[in-house]
Amino acid sequence: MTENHELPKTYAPGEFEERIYKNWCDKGYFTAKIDKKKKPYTIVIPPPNITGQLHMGHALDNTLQDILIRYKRMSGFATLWLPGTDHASIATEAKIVEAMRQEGVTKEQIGREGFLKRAWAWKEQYGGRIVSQLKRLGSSCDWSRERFTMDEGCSEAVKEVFVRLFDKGLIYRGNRMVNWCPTCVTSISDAEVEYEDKPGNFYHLLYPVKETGEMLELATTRPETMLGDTAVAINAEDPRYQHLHGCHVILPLINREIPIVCDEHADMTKGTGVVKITPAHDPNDYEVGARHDLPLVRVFTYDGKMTGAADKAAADKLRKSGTAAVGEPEVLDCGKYAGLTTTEARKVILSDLEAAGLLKSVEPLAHNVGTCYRCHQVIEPMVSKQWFVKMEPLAKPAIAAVREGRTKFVPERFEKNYFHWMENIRDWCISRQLWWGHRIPAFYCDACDEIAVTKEATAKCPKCGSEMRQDPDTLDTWFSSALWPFSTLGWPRKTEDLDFFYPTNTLVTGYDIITFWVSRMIFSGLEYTGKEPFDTVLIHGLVRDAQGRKMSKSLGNGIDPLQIIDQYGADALRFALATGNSPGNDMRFSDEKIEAARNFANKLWNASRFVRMNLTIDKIALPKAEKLAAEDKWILNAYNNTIKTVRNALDNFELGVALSTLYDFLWDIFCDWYIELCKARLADKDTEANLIAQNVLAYVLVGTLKLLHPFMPFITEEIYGSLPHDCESIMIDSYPEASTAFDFATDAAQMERVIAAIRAIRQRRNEMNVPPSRRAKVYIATNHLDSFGAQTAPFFARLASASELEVAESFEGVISGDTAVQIVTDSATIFLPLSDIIDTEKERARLTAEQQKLLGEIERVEKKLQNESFVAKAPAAVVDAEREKLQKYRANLDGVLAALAKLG
RNA sequence: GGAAGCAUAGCUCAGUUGGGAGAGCAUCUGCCUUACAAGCAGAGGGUCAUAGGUUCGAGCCCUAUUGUUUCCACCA
Repeated sequence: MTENHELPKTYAPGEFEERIYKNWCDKGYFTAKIDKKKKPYTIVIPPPNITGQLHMGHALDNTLQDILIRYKRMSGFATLWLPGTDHASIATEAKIVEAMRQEGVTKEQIGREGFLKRAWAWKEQYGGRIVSQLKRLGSSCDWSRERFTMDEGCSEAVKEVFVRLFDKGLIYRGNRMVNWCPTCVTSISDAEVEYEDKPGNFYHLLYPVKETGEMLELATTRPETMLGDTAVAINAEDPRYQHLHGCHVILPLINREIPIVCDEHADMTKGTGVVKITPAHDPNDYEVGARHDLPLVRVFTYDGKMTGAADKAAADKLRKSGTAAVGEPEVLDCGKYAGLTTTEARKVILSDLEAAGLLKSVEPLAHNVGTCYRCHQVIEPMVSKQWFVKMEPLAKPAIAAVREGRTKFVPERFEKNYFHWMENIRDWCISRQLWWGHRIPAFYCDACDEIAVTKEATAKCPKCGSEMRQDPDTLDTWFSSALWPFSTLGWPRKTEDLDFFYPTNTLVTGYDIITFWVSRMIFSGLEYTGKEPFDTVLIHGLVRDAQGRKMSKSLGNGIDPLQIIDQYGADALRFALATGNSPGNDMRFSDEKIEAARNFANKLWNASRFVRMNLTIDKIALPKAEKLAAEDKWILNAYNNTIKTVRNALDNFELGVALSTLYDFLWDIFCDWYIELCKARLADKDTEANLIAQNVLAYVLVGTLKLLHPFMPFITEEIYGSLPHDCESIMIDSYPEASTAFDFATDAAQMERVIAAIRAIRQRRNEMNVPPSRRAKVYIATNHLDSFGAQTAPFFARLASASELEVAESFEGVISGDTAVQIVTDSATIFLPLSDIIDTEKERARLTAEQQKLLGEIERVEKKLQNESFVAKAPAAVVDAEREKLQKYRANLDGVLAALAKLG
């Protein structure tokens, strides 16, 4: 045991949090140790982006993880909480490009190498920021094992996976319709598209039919794509257009002749039933194009402008280049429109159409458009050559893993999300036209068109031996995140860590990235390691502001967790985040909540100071049961129940329930009752009773600190160090376990009677506005004489303003109704001789009200008991309980009636 | 279009095997009772969204409805 230190008078978390965290690190408590005698318990952190600053979402996520890992660590598991950061390719690249733009530099100017140099410098500068912020929260991560998605090991895993999937035929390259962000100048996956309602227009255009000369009316929201139209579609069943089957229209402005095709995509009920087909710029049209073998005509550049002569020339060259040309769209030289942005082009094209009398009408139409999840600009569907992962074979076992319960979601309802996504999965576009990320390990031979996929840094063509050119693109960020639970433990190498700590146990994350991340880890773990990467996915909600709005930069309503820590302490922040909310539900963060949390910490602080200042012992030794007072047995019994409830809640991931149980126990039971009940013994120095009280107080307090430690690590450590303790740190002490030795139900019941009597007296005195300073004699008539022995007199003196206590089975003939107030509890009748300050009318009214209440209760219970089916079908214990209630109510009623009679 | 969550005290929310509803804050009353006014002792305040159903018994299970939020898909 180390020397106990004093506690300062006020709770000031800023004084000790940093010192304590440093000590934990120095002692190596966070460092995971492989110990075959223990069961492993592993959590991998959802790696925050290196660009990120700690926000409330991180604070919540990491608080929950820290609670779990500390609980398991104290419960004897070999725990590993593995931290790290994510390179976040698109987000980071966007930030760097933006910073460069302010300097007036472009990516092209500094080149790939120059750019990557900057990016790594950025990583060095900001990657550590979020880590130091996580430390302030108290996160007990094993920093010696910290990883980064682009470090050597993770990169090795990425290459390994790419090669394996390619060899298995599960990765392929091809021209497909993808979501293209012209601002980020890259493809993005379906999951990265966010749909937003935006106002727009429905433009009704007229296309002349070549064969009949009539004008065919059709409607579009995107007139600028018309230059890329390669057909118009009608429904074969549509009676309006039977005569047009096999005809053609002349595409206005550029006078291209395109066919009228019949396709189910044309919906007779929408608009005029005619739809223009732009296979290169619309996912549905792409499908139609494939069905009718229509040419693909691209009219947009990859940075969102209309194509021109140079674009056409480049494409023509590519289209003649053998295998690489498969599926490659034609490119149109848009002539006078070339070089305009798509928005500008829309205006010009519309006015040209209008001038030609081909714009029939415009109607406003709100529609949902896809936007980029990073830059929130409108995404452009484009046909482009990309790498894809074939998902169906990977999804199947991942669905089964959850279906068969090998991986569980908490709460379970999120499994539906998961299944829905997995069962409707589409191939995953994994290539990104970015520089910051894992470069695709594919190589092309310019001489003979051969493709090679290898983990090596360079490649020679296996066919012709020429030097090959590596694919310039990088992989989707989530491709490396998907491997996180095992790449961080050393996979594909067979390491001791991987062997011992994998599969991991609990994955804690928000519901917003179940599809992005969780589902991909599950199929990846199964495919590459043959195991589910974790057994439980604990899902939490979003932290919203006090008005329930999402915290966002644009709204400026974000609350900075670091500022909260500075002001209230990390423990208060953790408490506020962990309490009063159930898994998967969003929560609001407000001043009231954080203040309540801080007040609780303060309460604990002061209670501990009180215990500390009354302690003369330097080692806690719990006295034998026969030495314990009734109140000691009562608190130990309650403490024991608390342990059971808390452990059970933690085991079921009900962290909020566990914490509020501790809150109630500490504040309402330990502070408001037990400490008060101990004060008499504590005042009586140098007695055996005093020593017993000290020991029980300290025992229960230290045990409660341990129970609370996973939630509030700093304050519990600080107080622990000031009290007699067994370990050099509370975080390596063991988590309390319930014991049958503390089952003192009978004694606890006795104490409850005393407490009920004290409460009743206080209530009456309060109602009558009698100040505590005015003391009064207390007479208790009861047949539970054991409960109200002489040792309880100080309780009534201190807590019920009693000047004196007299207990007997009856005071019949001793006290009369006109000299005393009569209070009836379940186990006693209490008289307070306060007739001189009592308003008789008020008292009569109160007793009458109570009489009514009891009559109502009696009627209810009698009715229930007269119900034959209740008596017959309800469990005997329930029926008995009702009978007992009835008896109790009747006895209470007798007492009330007697009191009324005495009032006269 | 498909799916899910939420609806409980004035406010924010708990309430997990169905057995007469709780907390924090706010309100009101009285207290500097020697750890704590970031506190103590009390009080008031709820047809548990609506309508049915199952059950001896429903905040909890089932059905429908209303309001609200979110996710997925689609929207020429």
